[in-house]
Amino acid sequence: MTNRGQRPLTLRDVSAASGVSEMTVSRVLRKKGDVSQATRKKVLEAAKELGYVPNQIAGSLASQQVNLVAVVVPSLSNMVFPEVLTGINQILEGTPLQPVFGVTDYMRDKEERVLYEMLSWRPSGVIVAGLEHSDAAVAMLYNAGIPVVEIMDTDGNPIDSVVGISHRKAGLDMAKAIIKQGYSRIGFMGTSMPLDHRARKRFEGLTEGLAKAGIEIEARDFYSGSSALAKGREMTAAMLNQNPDLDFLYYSNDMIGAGGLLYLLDKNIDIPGQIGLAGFNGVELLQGLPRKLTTTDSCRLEIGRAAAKIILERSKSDSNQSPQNITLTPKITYGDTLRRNMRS
Amino acid sequence: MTNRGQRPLTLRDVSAASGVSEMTVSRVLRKKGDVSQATRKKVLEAAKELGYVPNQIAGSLASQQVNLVAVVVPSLSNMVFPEVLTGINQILEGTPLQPVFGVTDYMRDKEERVLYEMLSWRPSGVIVAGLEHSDAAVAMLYNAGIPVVEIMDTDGNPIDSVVGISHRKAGLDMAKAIIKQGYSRIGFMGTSMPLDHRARKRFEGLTEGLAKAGIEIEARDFYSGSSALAKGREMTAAMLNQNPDLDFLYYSNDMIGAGGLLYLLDKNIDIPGQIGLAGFNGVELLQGLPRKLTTTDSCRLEIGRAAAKIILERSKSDSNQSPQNITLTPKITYGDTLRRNMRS
DNA sequence: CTGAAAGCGCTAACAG
DNA sequence: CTGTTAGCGCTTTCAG
Repeated sequence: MTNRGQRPLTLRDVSAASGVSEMTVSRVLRKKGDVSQATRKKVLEAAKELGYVPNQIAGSLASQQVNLVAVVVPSLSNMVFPEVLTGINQILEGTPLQPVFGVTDYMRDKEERVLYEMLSWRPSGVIVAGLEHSDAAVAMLYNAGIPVVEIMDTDGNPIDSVVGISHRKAGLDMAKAIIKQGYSRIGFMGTSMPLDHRARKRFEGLTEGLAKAGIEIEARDFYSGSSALAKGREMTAAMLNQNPDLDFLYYSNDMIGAGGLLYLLDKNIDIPGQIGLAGFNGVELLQGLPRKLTTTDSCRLEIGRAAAKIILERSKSDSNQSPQNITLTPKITYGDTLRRNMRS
Repeated sequence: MTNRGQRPLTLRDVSAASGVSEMTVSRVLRKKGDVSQATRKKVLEAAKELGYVPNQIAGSLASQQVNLVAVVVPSLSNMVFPEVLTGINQILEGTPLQPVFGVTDYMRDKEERVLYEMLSWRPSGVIVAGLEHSDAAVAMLYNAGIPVVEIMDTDGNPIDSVVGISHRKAGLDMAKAIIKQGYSRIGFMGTSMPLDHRARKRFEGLTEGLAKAGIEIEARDFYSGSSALAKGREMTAAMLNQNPDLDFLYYSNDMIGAGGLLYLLDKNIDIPGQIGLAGFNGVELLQGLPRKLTTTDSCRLEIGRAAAKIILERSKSDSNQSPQNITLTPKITYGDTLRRNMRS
């Protein structure tokens, strides 16, 4: 701990301080190859004494191996992606691989830029949210020659591997549940379409499922901006104002669903008798609302874990695993906001 | 877009394809130095045609410049750090600098490991949450010879620059507000102490502030795990059960505060008449609760932005800015859960 | 078990 | 405006 931050230390410094060749120092520090107990000790002591931190830039260039995994997600400000990242971290913890995050703000061109940036570090793998990318981005990912896992969504054509759920089916399943309970005048509230493909697919699934029973969605509203409780309140108030006869509200995320729930409780509206509600994601944070919101678990943690496992497996030199296609099955978590008496 | 992902392309390939020297290709791609319009065009076309992505590993090694900023935070699973990261992103967006995140799970030794990993990439700067680090971590940061910004908290000795708020003062201020409104039987609920220094400092500030008025905290309870509404409910129920005479509850974050609020509303307890409540953070997400929770804004976005600005400024070659010490002043956001009639 | 030589892909520094 | 030369700090490979 002697070096006061001028020129960063190099292997050569450790070599000089320990009287051992650079090569052997390198072997000790990477725990690679056999080194006698005695020299190992000398090296370790010298390195610690000096406060040497290896230069991975140089190491990676020499070894043509970069222990980084690029993780590209649209946002960090809602509850969903942080949990995915947590899953990825859990798996990569203790392995040589290290995740590096990039954020796209749900913008295609920004995604392209971020991917370009990330790929220029020659990571060992890429985990990217969604199946919709610019042509250039798809080409880059193909050409990178590294494992690519697209996550969250399985409704589409993956570049390589994919881990997620079918949002279309999630919408469809919710439609079935709604119909089964005898609701028929449905309103939908969600994020602005062009931004969020997965919300769009759920909406399409819902529409399709209801159509099978001859039901059409009566009202819909979309917002942009952050998903706060207040947003759910406002939107619900507005929608019910215009469509007083609605008997079910499907929200594209739990946060606005919770806002709606609180609003309806304020208004003393009978839930789930007069109006039923459902959200999406299964956000643990919201356990503890006055009523438990019916929702669909989006398997975020598990998706992160599975994606990281694929990259990890494929990054092993001896592995020639083929692309994986993992479709998780989200289950509806029945809360107190959907009638249950008529369930089989 | 012809290369089907075997050997990654190099400058040499672009050079060959365009008939321009590697050096000039490099200049074009980096927009550095003057290149004629004609050759620039040739190079750009060749690069695009091939789908070349530069190798930053090699570039950084050669130029001894790494455009990465290491950002080390304890957690991504609550609302606070994602917002800090958003602020950092906002500032770094469009600059050559790119943030790279690491997560420590509030563990000192993990923080040390993560910092070591990060520093081994020779980033242009480090942003790290908190002022409490292992000795080894502090030494590493000193020796790295790069700008270091410790964020969130200003109660302590910074290594280099610091941006944050005084959590001790936040606790003190809340104590004053509480006293002013005539509350006197105070309960505190928060995260387990050893893990979260900032929550601890708020607690200490509160204790100190109350002590000045001769008031002692009557009840306290700490939890570990994620901050969900349900946790706030449970803890509040338990605390009130044991201490029915409490008239004010201070929570170490808004989430459990909101849980407590919902619980008390369920119980038809008069807020803020019989019991007052306050949380901490100023989480926007929770706008829309039946009552607006009194809280202290922790200036997360602004902290992220300011920290990134410091790194950015210092990374400029011509800048020899000295360490900054930025203490933001958090204001109490008075909601509906603290009596206000007696405010001056 | 240890060392010497060569070079990873790029860019600084210099020449033209 | 363009090209040449010499490394960046490490690891691979091959000899001892």
